[in-house]
Amino acid sequence: MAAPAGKSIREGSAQKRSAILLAARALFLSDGFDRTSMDLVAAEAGVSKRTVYDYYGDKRTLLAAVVDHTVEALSTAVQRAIDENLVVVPDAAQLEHALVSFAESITVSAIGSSDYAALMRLLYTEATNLPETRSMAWNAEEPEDAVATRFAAFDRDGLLHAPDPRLAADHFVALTISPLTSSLGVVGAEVDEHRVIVEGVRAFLRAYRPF
Amino acid sequence: MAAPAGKSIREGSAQKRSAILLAARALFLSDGFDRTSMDLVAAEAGVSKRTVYDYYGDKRTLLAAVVDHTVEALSTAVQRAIDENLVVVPDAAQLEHALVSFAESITVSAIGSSDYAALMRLLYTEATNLPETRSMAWNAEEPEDAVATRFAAFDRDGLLHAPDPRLAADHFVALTISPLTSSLGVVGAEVDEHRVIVEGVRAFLRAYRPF
DNA sequence: GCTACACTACACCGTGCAGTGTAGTTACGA
DNA sequence: TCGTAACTACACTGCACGGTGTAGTGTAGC
Repeated sequence: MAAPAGKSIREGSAQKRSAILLAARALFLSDGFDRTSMDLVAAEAGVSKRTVYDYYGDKRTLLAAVVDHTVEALSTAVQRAIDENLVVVPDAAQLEHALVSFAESITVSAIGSSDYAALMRLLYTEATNLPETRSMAWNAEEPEDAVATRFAAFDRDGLLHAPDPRLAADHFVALTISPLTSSLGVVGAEVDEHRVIVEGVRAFLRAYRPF
Repeated sequence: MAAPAGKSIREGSAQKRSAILLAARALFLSDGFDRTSMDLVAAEAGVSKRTVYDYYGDKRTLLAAVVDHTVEALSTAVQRAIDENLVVVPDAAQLEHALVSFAESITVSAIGSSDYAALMRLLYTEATNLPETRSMAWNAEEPEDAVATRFAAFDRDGLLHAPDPRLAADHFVALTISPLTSSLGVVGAEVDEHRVIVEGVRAFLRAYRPF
């Protein structure tokens, strides 16, 4: 499509790899692993089924690749949301607003259409289909640790009373993000995302405000 | 086995129905819907496959029955936990202990071996396999409403400051029960359930304690 | 033009599984 | 003792799907 301007070596290869991964991701997350056929993945990726098998050896390996990719995307999205919303902390008065922006940034951009929840389901349900190392290695630890690190800084600055930053991060996620990711995906849920986040942040601040 | 002492009419029938339901429940929750074969359900229930199909028409109907049964069991267990731990509220000093007992009662007895989490996964993942009415009708609303009703009473008694009892109930569940149900099921998770609940209750009380 | 390579199209195999049909066995009530 | 209903054992169908093998096509470098 676009003029390569560089070496065209292996470019088509990378494109196809990505197309397959994206198609598999969308299908696995929406329909589930078992109900997604490799024929459909190939068709959705605009690629022959044989190519799918040439790139990724079998279905389980493809799943592992999808999981890795999604976890990584989530992790970087969370980190960016932290950088954009929580690094410059003006004063206690604006902490609530900053936290709301942070939570909303994650729920809308990173998680998008409740990908996070779908991924969780996928991981727990399909845990037996993944090489053991992978299913325990990640466990969403990284994003929460990043939040915890930030909260530790808030504690030092007197904006938060969080002697156990990791626990505070867990509670923050539980109050703001988890309710959204778990309720979505069900028909007719129709929750007010903004209200959930605002009320979650307020409850969090009542519990973790210093003094 | 035991002497009937009454009419033996239809007893075998009810026994078999139950055996099938239990076997299906265990298998669906542990292995997932798609990966559970009807032959295995029949074998596990000690019943011929034909009988399974005579009792429940097809696999989806069996799933619906399992969901109904589990939701109902959960609902009654929550109600009983409320009755046993939260009806007699001595004073504010013992509220923390009462709430901890309540949360632990749910996580250990009702939810048992993280059945709740597995059910959730099952519901979200297999939502397309259920008649639409069922997947929206329940949505764990009933148990949370029961908790909300109790919290409203606490608010009237001055034990809690919960102007929106339902929101408080959501936050309570998010802080104490949800973390456990979602982290379990993964290998090597090994969380300290008691600590999670105690810390969750404390954070909740910091956020909802009056004055 | 030739070779090498990436890819497609397509046929194909084996298997597991939902669901059915049925003959035979057991138990029980009249 | 007979009839009936519940249940089992088992064979069987149809199908979807994971995975493979291969012949053929387009493309790029030499």
